[in-house]
Amino acid sequence: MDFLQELNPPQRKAVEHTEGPLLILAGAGSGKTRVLTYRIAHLISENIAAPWNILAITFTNKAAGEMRDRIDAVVGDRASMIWVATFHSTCCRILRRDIDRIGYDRSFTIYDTDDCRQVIKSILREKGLDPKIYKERTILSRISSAKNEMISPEQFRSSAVGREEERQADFYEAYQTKLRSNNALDFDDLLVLTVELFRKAPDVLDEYRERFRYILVDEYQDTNSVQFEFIRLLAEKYRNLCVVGDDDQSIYRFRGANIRNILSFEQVFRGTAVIRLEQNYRSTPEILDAANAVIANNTERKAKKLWTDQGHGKKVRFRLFGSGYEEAEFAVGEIRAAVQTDGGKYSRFAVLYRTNAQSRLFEEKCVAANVPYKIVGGVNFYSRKEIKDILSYLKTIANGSDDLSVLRIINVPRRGIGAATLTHIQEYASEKGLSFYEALTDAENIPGTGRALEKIRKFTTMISRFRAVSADYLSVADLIEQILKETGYLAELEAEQTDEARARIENLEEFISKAQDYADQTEDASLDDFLQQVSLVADIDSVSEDMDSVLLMTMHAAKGLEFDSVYLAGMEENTFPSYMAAGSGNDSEIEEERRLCYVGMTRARRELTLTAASMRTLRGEPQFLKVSRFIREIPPEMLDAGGRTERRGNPYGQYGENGYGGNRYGQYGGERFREEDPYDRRSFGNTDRSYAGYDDRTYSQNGYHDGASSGSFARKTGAGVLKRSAGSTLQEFRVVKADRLDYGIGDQVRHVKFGTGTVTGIQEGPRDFEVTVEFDRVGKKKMFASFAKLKKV
DNA sequence: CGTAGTTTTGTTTTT
DNA sequence: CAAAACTACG
Repeated sequence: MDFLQELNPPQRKAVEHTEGPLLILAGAGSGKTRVLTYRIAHLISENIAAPWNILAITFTNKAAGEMRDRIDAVVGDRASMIWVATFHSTCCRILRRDIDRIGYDRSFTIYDTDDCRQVIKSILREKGLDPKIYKERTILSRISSAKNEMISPEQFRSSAVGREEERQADFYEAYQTKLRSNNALDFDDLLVLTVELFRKAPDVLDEYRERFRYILVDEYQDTNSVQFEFIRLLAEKYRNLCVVGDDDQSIYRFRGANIRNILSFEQVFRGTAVIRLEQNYRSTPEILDAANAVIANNTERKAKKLWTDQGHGKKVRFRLFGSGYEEAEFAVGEIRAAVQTDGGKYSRFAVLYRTNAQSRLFEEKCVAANVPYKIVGGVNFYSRKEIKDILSYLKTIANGSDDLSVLRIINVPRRGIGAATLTHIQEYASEKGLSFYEALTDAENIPGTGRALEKIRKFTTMISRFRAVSADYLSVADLIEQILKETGYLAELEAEQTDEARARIENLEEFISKAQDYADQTEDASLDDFLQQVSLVADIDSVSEDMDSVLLMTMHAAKGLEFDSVYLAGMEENTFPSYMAAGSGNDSEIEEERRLCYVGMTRARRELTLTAASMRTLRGEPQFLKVSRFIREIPPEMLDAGGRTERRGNPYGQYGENGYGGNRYGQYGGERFREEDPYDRRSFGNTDRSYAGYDDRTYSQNGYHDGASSGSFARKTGAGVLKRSAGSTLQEFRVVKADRLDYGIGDQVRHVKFGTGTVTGIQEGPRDFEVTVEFDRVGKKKMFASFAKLKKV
């Protein structure tokens, strides 16, 4: 084949080795996408495999689309028959067809992180636990890591040791039960349940094994254990599995990526051929050398030697600024000047940073300088409030068991259905084992919903009308429009007349047009399918080549992309490596940050500029930062540090005795603060919040691991801690106070949810009796008597 | 029951 | 400096 001529020997070998397991270790910029596409093209054009026998897993939908286009260019429109998708959308498609085999309904909903947080919150509320102590984020991340390791709630329970883990097991169980009763799946479930389906329904598995005889996995270093199991199950029979990865670019371990998947690949798939791609076609030797110098500091890696035969280019630059503001001004200013003088495109440039929060300054500067830009990431389009509201309507229409969505919209726009009514309905629902929506349709039987009844009626009739029309003839776009109109959602926004409301309306219009696009591009478009697509898109997916703007994004989001000129911003300790990693004292966390740095640097083709700020405003307070250790890991002779010298005896000393050339780096360094009285900063110590310990002596003597900086983000607990609300707001609305209670201290009582317990205290409040009960199952709880409806036993 | 105004608290990274 | 949570009032 012609295209084989375009490959170097190992690349060519990788393309032609079609039978049996193959592990390709592909360094950054070594042409792995080219290898993957040519490999698929080869399979098809040599009639080794039919297009529908090929499954290619990519990391993002965007990568999938690009790969399809490139294959298309080589083999023509047969490419459309190839299944190219992400792990998540692949699993979703499989589950849509057969999830009923493991007891779920095929019209399941997918919950995003936000939805999952709500679920945890409601569990905390039900268990009467203080959300201040039990953080949703931590609970969720534990659940997620369990799922990534395919540990079921039962397994988790049986291996739980100690109170803490027992409690975590409670959360996991309750969470999973709740998702299931809402007929909802979280992101991890998509993988976990597919594996479960494959295990429990061998016929289904076999069908897919027969279908996908040739499997390819890109970005293999970022797969986790469930993903590996999924692939293993599918590939076991024909063993034509080709994975491509680079251990140096593994940056998703925080989300369960398991590096052992690379290291043990050869054991699991015996007879694996290993091919290394070490020639880099992307970057200049200057960029490559600097990146290699940084990554060489990692100990956990397979040694490799990336090389290039490209001609020399410019040195990698480092610039230090007094503030993030100046840093942004510099980068944006340079980009603008370059485009104006050389007439290039803005899309040649990218600004990469560690956290999304850093985008703001660059955005401001771009606006000010009239530089077109696009921010990737941050708040996903589909997680904006107005979009989520409408999505919740759609989800309610598609899946009546999704309580979360119903709860979100039942009073949006305001229908005068209040918290008290909702609590009644929820109690009724859980008593009768109904979904929330089912309970709504049964509202006349629920005590205490008197005035709200009519409003609830109106709501349910509206939803069932939507259901009827959506089942009938209405496209998703039309359905959205009808929802906006009939609910009065649009009218409410229009009445607001604020910029914010106008922006929301614009977003909704964009949403409609996205729904329209979807209908145009999809053959058998349906509401279910639309919702699934929408919940699995990443922001990067919407970035296209043809827009001429500077891209602003995190280094994570930049994975797999390349640009002529890259600015890596925020090269400071505690920014990058992040405060979390730097403060953990954990080498492997630092190594992950270093790999991220390597990924960032190797995105650049011709020019790479590293920038840092010595001061940044974090959560409204100034923080003084040292230059990142990653800068130090680049030998000085490889760096263009700006040339100009700074005045000696820098009063801030952060760079001083590090051998760092506080005097060499940065033309702006410290400028901004020289006018201020350095002692001013002491006053920060007097505020209630503690302040990133600024103490130049400590810094310069102890280097990076000093206690002052690692403890610096801890907040002083002030008087606020003492304020604790007695119960949730829901309960406080209750005004009906019983005149006497038919139980007293020491009595055994029963509660609908908490079971039986002993009354340990009763306190008469202005509105109601506050009863303290020691429950057998859930421990001590305080509650209002009229609300709790305790029964003496 | 709804809302405006006040206080508290939070930071990685993402499918 | 925001967003979220809480409080107080109409």
